[in-house]
Parts: sequence; C-alpha cells; structure tokens
Amino acid sequence: MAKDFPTRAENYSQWYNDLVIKADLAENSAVRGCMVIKPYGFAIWEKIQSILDKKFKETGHSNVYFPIFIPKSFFSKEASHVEGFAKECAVVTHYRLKKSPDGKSIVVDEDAKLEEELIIRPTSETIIWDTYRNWIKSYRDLPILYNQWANVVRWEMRTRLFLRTAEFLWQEGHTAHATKEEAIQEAETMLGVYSDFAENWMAIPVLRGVKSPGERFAGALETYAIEALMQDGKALQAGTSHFLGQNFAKAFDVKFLNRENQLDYVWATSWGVSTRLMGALVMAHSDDNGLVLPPKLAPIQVAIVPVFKNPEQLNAISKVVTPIKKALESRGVSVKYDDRDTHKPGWKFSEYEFKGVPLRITIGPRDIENNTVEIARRDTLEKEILQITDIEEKVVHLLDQIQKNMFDRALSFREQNTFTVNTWDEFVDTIENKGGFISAHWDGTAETEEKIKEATKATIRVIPLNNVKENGRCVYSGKPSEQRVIFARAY
RNA sequence: CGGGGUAUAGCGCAGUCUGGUUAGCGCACCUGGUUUGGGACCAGGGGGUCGCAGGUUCGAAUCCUGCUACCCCGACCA
Repeated sequence: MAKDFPTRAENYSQWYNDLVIKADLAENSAVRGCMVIKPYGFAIWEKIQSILDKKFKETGHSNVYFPIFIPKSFFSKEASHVEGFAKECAVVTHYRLKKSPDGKSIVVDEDAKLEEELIIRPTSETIIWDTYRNWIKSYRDLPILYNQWANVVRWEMRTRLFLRTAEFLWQEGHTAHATKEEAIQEAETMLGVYSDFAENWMAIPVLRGVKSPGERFAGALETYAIEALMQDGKALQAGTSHFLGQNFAKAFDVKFLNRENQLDYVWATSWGVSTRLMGALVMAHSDDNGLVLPPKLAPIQVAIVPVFKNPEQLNAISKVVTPIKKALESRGVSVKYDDRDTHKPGWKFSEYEFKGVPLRITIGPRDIENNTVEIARRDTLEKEILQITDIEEKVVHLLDQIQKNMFDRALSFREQNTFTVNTWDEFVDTIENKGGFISAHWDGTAETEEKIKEATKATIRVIPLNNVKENGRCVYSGKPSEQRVIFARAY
C-alpha cells in the first residue's frame, strides 16, 4: 500500500502529507480546508481525548457544551479578541434554502435572512463569558472550572492535514476565579497537564514558557505554551494556556461580591489543545518506513502475524497465540492477531510497520517447534527470537522501553538541534543552515521581534519558565538584555 | 489573498501541442491455479460521462471562457 513513499530528506512536507494519507489517518474532504479523520487516525485522537479528559477531571474540571454559533455582536465586546479572529470567521447569514426559479438547483432564500448574523465559533470565550455572567454572583460560586470538547472553524488560507485545517477538533477550558493569583495558578497548572501529556504519553519533549506580547492570544494578559521541535528543525506549538486577567469579565460584565462584600470582576483563564497534536505525533517520531507511534497512544500495540502454509499449521499456531493474546489483553495491552489468509506475512509486516504498530510478533512452524516467537520493534526495527515463556512480561517491558526510547531519542534530537548564539551572523547562519531552537538575547521590544521575523522568518517561541537571568546584548539590536529567549521557525 | 503548477479508473501516469476508430499503461481489484519466515507468480477478467459548467465544431480528453479542488512559494494562524 505504501510503495513509492518519499523520504524525509527528499521532501519533508511531501513525506508528511503522504504519510498522513497512506497510513490512513485522514484525508482531504470535498470541503475546502476540511479533513475527514479516518478510523485509524480517530482511534489515536480518542486515546488523546480520553487521557486528557481524565487529567482534566483529576484537576477538578467538569465538561460542558456551548453552541457552535455565536451572535456577531458578542465578538465586538472584547476589542483585541475581535481583532485577532475577525479575518478568519465563517458567518451564517440565512436559515433557509429554496428551489431556484428553473427548479434545477437549490438557492439561498433571501427572505430568510437572519436579523443578526451568527459566527461559527473560532473559539468560545465570548459566548461562554456571556453565559458565565448569569452563573456568577458571589465568591461562593467560584471557581468555575469547565472544559468543552468541540469543533471550531477558522477560515485559514493555507491548510494542511491536522496541522492547520479550516475546521478542527479541540478542547477548550474556560475557568473563572476570585483572585488573580488563583487564575495564574490555574493557567500554570494546565500548562503542566499539557507538558506532562506531551512528554509522558506522546513521548515528545517540550519547552515550557510564556509567549512574547506579540505572540499572545487575542485578549490574554499572558499566554503560556509548550513548544515541540519537529524533525525538520521547525517548532510546533503543541498547547496553550492563557491568563486572561479581567478582560473578558469586563467585556461581558461578569462581577461578583467578594469576601469583603465588594463588587469585583472575576479573573479568567482559557486553555486548549487540538487535533494538531496528531500532526506533532507524526512529525516528531515517524521515519522513512512510515509511522512510529508511542505505545501509550497506539491503537494497536502488538500485532501478531502467523506464518502458515495450510489450515492445520494455522490451527497449531492459533492454539499458541490465543493464550498469549488473552494474557496480554488482561494486562491492558491491545493486541491484533492477524490470521487472515488473504495476505502474505511479508505484506502484513510492511503494513504494520507503516502504520507504526510498536511491536510485531511473528509465529511460524519453526517457532512452534522451538517454543519461541520472533519479536520486532518498530522504533529501532530490531528483531529478536524470544522464548515463549513469560512472553507477556517481556512484551509489557518492551512496550515501556519503546515509550522511553522514543522520548529519549526525541530529547536528544532536540538537544542536538538547540543552539546558543551570540551574534546576528551566527543567528542567521543557524536559522538558514541548521534550523532548530535558537537561544539568544532579545531586547524585549516588539520592534526587534518583528525585524527578526522579517529577516529570518524566525519568531520567539517561548520565554522559558524559570529562565536563568543573564545579562547580555540583544542579538539583533545590541541593546541590553537580561535573559535569553527561544527563537525558531514554526509551523 | 498574491505568484507558480496540477486535475484522465481506487493510486501513479501516457495521450492534449497538431480535434477524428473501441481512451492506453503500471499498481490495486475480481476468478482459477501454484505459493506463504520482509510487500509472490502465471493465466483470464471487471472498472473511465477524461475535475465541474458553458462555448466553438459534422465531431472535443484535446481548442476557447468561467468555476472548483489540490500541491509549492509568500502574507495570516492552533
């Protein structure tokens, strides 16, 4: 199914596009910029969802659901927010269709024009804060810790499967707090949830930090983010958590009586991750042979391939495989025993390799005789013959090792592709010829940030949390700087 | 949204310049047989309103106009 598949070195973006489609994760739909997520891709997304959902609930959050439509007037209430999203909104203007005069097609019924247009949500702050006004009267009503799993629409000009689509799936948490400190704590807690998920489940090391003012979310006072490094040396923002201050409370008039019996505006956060994580997963780990999935997110963790010449042999193999499969499943390992006789073993090897299945077990007549199996790791492509005794122990151990190895490999890639530079020449040379994360001094001004972006396409990805203070000179302007920040070209 | 490219069977392509039998090829698919420890082989077979809509013409995959989608490069973004 996946012959003639380009290598990463030949054409990285072609490699990514082909991989997503040929590994059956998603495909382009009939609708411009929108994707169809296929069963294998959606199975991974469902794992991401269920793990994150559990973490949200463990940190005290509940799920809610708000409408997909937002009245247009809501958008103008928070000035910087509307400015940030206005250019990419889909708008509903009518509510009825009718037959065209010639009866051959369907046209919009102009008599069915909406009094007020509805925006298809690009994010839900406005409708949520309009609603929170009714729910919050007293400090006793706080905090409000809600999340919703939803789809949103942003009318992007250039789209790419998972990385940037006009419609995407995500979760958006929206919380309200009595104090500034508590809201900041919440934003930081959720950044921690995201980075734990990225590193310990997706096996992708991330930098934690805050965005420069220029890169902040529209309407936020502080945007926290995790940034990951892809194999082509470009950065990918994998999750954001925003401290919104009292901006939305003021815009939507959400006040409460505090313990001192004084009326005050509530403090807010919002945080989200999207189906973009799927893109990160592919680009961080996969290789020229196809997907490489971390065991903790792989829909199939172990594929068992029997090698047989006739039904009798298959029967003998199945007798050995069935208890192994059961034992693995009882330990929470998802196993696919592929006993189809419609495909040859070699075909199946390639298939599971391309789909990124972490472990493959092969059992044939030789193994039945010797009481062994052949086990192949997707991450290293190594094969070994193992005694069948305690095979489930060995498999569970191997899956742990693969998970760890994938993280370690991604971490050492990031370390090898993180450069500390001190001069502008070095900066340009690194961006042009090496890529990766660049740690450099910045004078803290938006002007310099913009100039650097114009000159090199590199942006400030994060100002790391707990950054070491270090006096230096801005790599671009030469003005004094008190800390290094992380630059990169980004998706 | 600006510049460039592409659109012919599920996928990858030829044919288009120079309009003319029944639109080909490889892979995939179906049937039969031989095979099965890294993408099998032989034989036979099915599948196409040539991206969509108009136009020119006796006749259009081919010429003209408009539209749409995708890919690459810019500006915008999770």
